[in-house]
Amino acid sequence: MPELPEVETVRRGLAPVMEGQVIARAEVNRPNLRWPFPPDMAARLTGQRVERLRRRSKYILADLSSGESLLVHLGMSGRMLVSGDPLGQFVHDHPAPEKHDHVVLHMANGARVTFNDPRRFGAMDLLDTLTADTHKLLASIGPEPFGNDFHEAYLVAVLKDRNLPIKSALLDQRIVAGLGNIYVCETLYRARIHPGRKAGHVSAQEAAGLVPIIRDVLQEAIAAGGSTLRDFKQSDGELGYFQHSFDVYGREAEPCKTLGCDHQVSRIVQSGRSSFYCPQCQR
DNA sequence: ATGGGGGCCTGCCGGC
DNA sequence: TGCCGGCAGGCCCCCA
Repeated sequence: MPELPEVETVRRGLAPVMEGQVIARAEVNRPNLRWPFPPDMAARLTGQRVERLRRRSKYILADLSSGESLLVHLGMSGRMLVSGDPLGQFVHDHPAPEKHDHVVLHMANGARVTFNDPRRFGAMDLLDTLTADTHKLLASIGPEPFGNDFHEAYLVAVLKDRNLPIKSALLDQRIVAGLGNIYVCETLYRARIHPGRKAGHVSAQEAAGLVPIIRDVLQEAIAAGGSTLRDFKQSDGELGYFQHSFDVYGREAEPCKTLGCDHQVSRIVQSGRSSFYCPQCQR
């Protein structure tokens, strides 16, 4: 569920609590998430100052004073909870520990950052900051949608002659970073492209048009996350999900939102995942 | 090289 | 009320 906008929202929420702060203690409550934690993870986190929080695709990277970076992926159900902030930046106090609180970072400023992930599709690892891009999980990820390497000519070229559905192509992190099922559905709706169409049958004009649409869809979702961050100070401190209204995702059998269209949103399953689209507007 | 599918994992929800 | 099947899906990995 956490796609690029949700991960970016988490990063922005954590930054004021963590950046420039020392991890006084790392509480690691289990040996693994999706994969085993790196050796001595707690010890390698303890005493390190978080120099910077970054995002690459759906990963958060915390660059540490040691020269290592903590890599975090929220998986499907990963959440970050901020509590116990002594500076009064966030009003919520320590909540009771919850089931699936797998890792808790106790910051020297008194804040706690809790990683909670019921389904444990998430991941954490430590890597050398300078060679982060070569880490196995990052090495083959494609261009950032807001970066200079993601542009019309690139997307036209990379979709050309491909035989897989455009839905699958946009979900492929090697083609573009950060999109998941929700935002691919929303993107294709705006582009008026049927999710089942072969990528190679998307015209150059349509492929070029996908670039600004992808950016708009993600940017609007990040903006919605930003409004959540304002509420966050008065709420429960949970980062990772926020209310956002979608045009097609999750709206099977509801009316298409396109002005003048009287069709209903359809749902099909593509490689095990739901695609929502308007059969009238998207061809 | 490419495309497709399995499997991981738990919470939730509808049906009986 | 309780059980149970189905569903949610990011992403590695394996297979053809």
